[in-house]
Amino acid sequence: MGNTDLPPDDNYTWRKYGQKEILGSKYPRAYYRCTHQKMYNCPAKKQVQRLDNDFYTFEVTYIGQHTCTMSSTAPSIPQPPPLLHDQMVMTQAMVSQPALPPTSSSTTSSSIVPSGSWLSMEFSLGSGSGGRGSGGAGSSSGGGPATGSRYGRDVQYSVVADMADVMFNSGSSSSNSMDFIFPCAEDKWEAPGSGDKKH
DNA sequence: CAAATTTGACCAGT
DNA sequence: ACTGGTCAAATTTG
Repeated sequence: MGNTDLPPDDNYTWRKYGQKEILGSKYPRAYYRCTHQKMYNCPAKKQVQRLDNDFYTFEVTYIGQHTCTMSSTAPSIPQPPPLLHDQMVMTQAMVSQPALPPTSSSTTSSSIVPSGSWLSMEFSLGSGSGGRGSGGAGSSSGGGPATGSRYGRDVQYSVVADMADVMFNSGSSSSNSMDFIFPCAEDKWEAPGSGDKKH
């Protein structure tokens, strides 16, 4: 079938630990967790759900951070357990092109690129404001939002810095790991001066 | 053989 | 009561 493979797994491997159908979505949602890191208490979790509107658009929701990024090896990391309400949730929408027909099999290969483009990503904090609707994928392309009943939330740009602060606030770590996770996100987060929004 | 994946059931929260 | 989420067991693949 299509390709259920995302470009680089972010840098970490994920082990699927469940799948459930979501009301309102035509496709089930897959729950992923760290493969080897769960053993270390890595709270990093990932959710993958394909939008019912765009079969090629994958909504990846990242919850928690990777604690295995550091030295790991030992779960003796100073990471308090209290983390059940104010977690960060970033959702990335990836769209792959439907191109990938049966045409031959290998050999063809012509695309080194991972047939996939990250359209937009939205991050939301537990106590912030939902973020959906950036001039990116939120508005579907060509099609109409149709069922867009969910997601319809406020469109407010929280403080990115805040997020980073919260993210690494309770720990030590530096504060650049985010770059590692979202290398090409800096630009997309804040619009270059222009209010998108609806007229 | 080990690891990863699958499906179902159970649990918790709303 | 329903939905959503997680865990557990069984199975499959490498």
